[in-house]
Amino acid sequence: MLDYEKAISIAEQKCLQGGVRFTQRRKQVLSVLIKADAALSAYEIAEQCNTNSKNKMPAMSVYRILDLLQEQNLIHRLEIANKYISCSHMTCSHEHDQSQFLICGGCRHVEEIYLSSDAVDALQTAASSAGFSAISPQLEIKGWCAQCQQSED
Amino acid sequence: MLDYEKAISIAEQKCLQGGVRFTQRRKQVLSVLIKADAALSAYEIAEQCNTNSKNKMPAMSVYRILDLLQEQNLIHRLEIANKYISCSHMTCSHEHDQSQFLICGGCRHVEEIYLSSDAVDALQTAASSAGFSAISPQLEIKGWCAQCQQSED
DNA sequence: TCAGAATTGATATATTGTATCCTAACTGCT
DNA sequence: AGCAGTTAGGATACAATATATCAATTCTGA
Repeated sequence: MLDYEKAISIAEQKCLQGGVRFTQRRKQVLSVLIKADAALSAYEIAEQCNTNSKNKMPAMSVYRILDLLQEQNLIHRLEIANKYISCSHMTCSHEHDQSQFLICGGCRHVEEIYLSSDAVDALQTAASSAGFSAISPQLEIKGWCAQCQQSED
Repeated sequence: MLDYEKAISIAEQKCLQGGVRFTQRRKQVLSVLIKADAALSAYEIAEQCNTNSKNKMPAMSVYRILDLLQEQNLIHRLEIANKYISCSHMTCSHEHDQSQFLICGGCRHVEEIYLSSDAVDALQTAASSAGFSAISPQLEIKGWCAQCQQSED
């Protein structure tokens, strides 16, 4: 899991750089995602916010805030899982335009991985020969984690 | 696009082999998908069915039928796009356990492609080093088709 | 301090998907 | 043919996910 304090401080900086405010509401949503250390749906996030605080967090606000956090590259949206996850590279210094996710079909656990450039190249080649001039750097791959694989046997 | 008659006849055989019936309802749903030659949502399929026929097709039935057609390997479910598409290899004789899809983020056009075994191997390797013992053979990749890429400029 | 922009609240509604229970249709058997 | 059991479909309700819209509030810079 990310160092919480560090992550929040970096998020604040990134928002500043991006010209948006790092409000309490936004901090609250991001906090939930960082502490969860897992992929959560928008409504799960809202629920979390509402158990930890008296201030009601409507789902509508969660969606708006998630959009914004995504624009600031602080979180990722997983389209296969319909969930959101804090960027595990948020506190790293290096750039990370490419994000690949393994999503377990059993427990829905999400792992953010690195792909070799060879693999990415192979995908790009296959895509361009099908007339796609660009593929999204974010790749979502469904599979089975070791644990779920075991219990399936 | 698939040869419609051939596809329907093969679908009938596959259902027979699978021990399920190829009813009018199921034929109707599959027909829409084959003729559309594109990825459609369950509700879009229901709508199509209802414009072409007097018999009302409820969304609930569409979902049930889509599940069944998928089990018989006649269609694919695209989780990123929340849509369904007829299997473009339905009328081929060869096996096709591996299906990869390029999904255009602009026009939502879907292209079913082949990945080199090298690329698949690279993905498997990356997955297993992250503790995933198996990844789904179906890979969904978001990108931009040549046309949408152009109009974005 | 004031105007304009950014943010949030509030409410309604669209879209997608599942649960459940009941009826209809088909199949295999006698 | 008639019956029992299974499969398929109808009907309804509802859960989960997501967007649209407009008003109120808060912040920022001149």
